[in-house]
Amino acid sequence: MPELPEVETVRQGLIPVVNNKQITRVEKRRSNLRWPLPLDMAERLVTFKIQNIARRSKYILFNLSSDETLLVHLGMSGRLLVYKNQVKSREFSGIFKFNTCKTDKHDHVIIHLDSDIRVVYNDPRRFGAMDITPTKQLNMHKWLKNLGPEPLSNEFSSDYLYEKLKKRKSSVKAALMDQTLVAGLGNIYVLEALWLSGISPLRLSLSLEISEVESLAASIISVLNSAISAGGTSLQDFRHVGGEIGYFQQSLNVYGCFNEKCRNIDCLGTIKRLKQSGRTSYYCDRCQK
DNA sequence: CGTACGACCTGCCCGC
DNA sequence: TGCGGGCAGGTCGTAC
Repeated sequence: MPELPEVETVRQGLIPVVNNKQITRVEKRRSNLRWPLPLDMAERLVTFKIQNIARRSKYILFNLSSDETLLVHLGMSGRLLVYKNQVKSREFSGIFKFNTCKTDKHDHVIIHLDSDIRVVYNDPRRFGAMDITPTKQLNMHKWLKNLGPEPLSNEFSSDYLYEKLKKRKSSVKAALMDQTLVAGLGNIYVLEALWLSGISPLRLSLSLEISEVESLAASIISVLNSAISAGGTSLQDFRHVGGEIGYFQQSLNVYGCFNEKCRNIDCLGTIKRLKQSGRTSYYCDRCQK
């Protein structure tokens, strides 16, 4: 579910609430998510401060005063929600709206901070994951070490993308879904970027002209920045840390738009749907070539 | 090595 | 109303 813009939205929401707070208690309400949680997770978190929250691809990285980093992945249905004790409902604390105090059966990990704040990891499908690693070794962590460049960094360019795509035998859709090629894209934003650049998801990577890859790289950057500005896409599960939805779903042009008229103003096509390597693709077969 | 596919899990929606 | 099937934003292990 959460792709780069949703994870970035969560990170930005967490920063003002939890930065520089001390972890006072950790509740593991089950021993595993997708994989086992660290056995000694509580001991490695309690008493330390959250110094900084970063993001790499779809991972949220809590940098701790112990010189360790807590890595959190939201999987398909994971949320990080912030609660404040003794707040009745919908009260504001500064700029931040806190959730009220109910516990859900899918609240799997609860991190208590000072100032009566709780960060709750909720994940019905449990495809998410957490781990802790020394911050110095963060980039060698198995979840991060093979990731491609961040699409919003200077490492990502049309030249980089062209060099990578021309070596691939798969469709351009499958290539962009590969996190080792570029990190953080998922089904929604790959399809949106392909629509914006007029490229069919069925095109073979190696058939793309440099001019098309220039358009594609620009579309990727543009759609991600727009989605972050809108606070992400909330189809079903995604929520900000205060429970608010994101608004980018209103800006989706092809994802989920099966049988709708193409939104390209010059196009009379209709959005088609098909499966590509197990995932649903949406595209206009008239203006995406 | 690159690529394709099933598995992991729950909830929801649809058709019968 | 209830049940079975199919679907969902991701990633990994396995098989070719």
